[in-house]
Amino acid sequence: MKNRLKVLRAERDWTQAQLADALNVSRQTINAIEKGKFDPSLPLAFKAARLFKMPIEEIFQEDTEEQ
Amino acid sequence: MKNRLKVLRAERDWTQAQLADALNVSRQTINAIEKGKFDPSLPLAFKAARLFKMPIEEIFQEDTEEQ
DNA sequence: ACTTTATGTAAAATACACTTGACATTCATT
DNA sequence: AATGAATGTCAAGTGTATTTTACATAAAGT
Repeated sequence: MKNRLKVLRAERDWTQAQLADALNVSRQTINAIEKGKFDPSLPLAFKAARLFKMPIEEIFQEDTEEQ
Repeated sequence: MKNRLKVLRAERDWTQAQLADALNVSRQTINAIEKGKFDPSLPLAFKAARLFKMPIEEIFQEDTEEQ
């Protein structure tokens, strides 16, 4: 799973901590998701979509090799 | 989190077992998700979106009381 | 050089997504 | 009424998302 969180943050000049706050998760969670350590839960993906006012698919994308 | 899996299945005349097969999860997982026992993972939501050829948001919806 | 702020990372604990196996219930068909 | 297929559910186990705490590194400003 790829994601555009880092870019979306940069466009808004937000830190990982600020995004974490806005999504009610820890900074480490944002960092881990950005670094591809794990995928967010579906509820968290929905929160991000609401925050950025865009579809989940514009924030998170399956990488092609995933079945 | 609400979802339209049961309806989407019905439109296609699929059983829970058939949907589970198509998504590579157990029948119990489909049943639990349909009954609202838990939310699917984001990768599973993506698989469902691919299968039904529609955005994640047309299959799964946040219920309004969630923060 | 020093300080501050942002980011990367690790370990241990908790919560939850998902599996397998099993059984009970419902419903349609015979 | 009996059978079979679909659905509901439970318990125990595994894997992973997320938290907290803590420390290390990087970058930027003073």
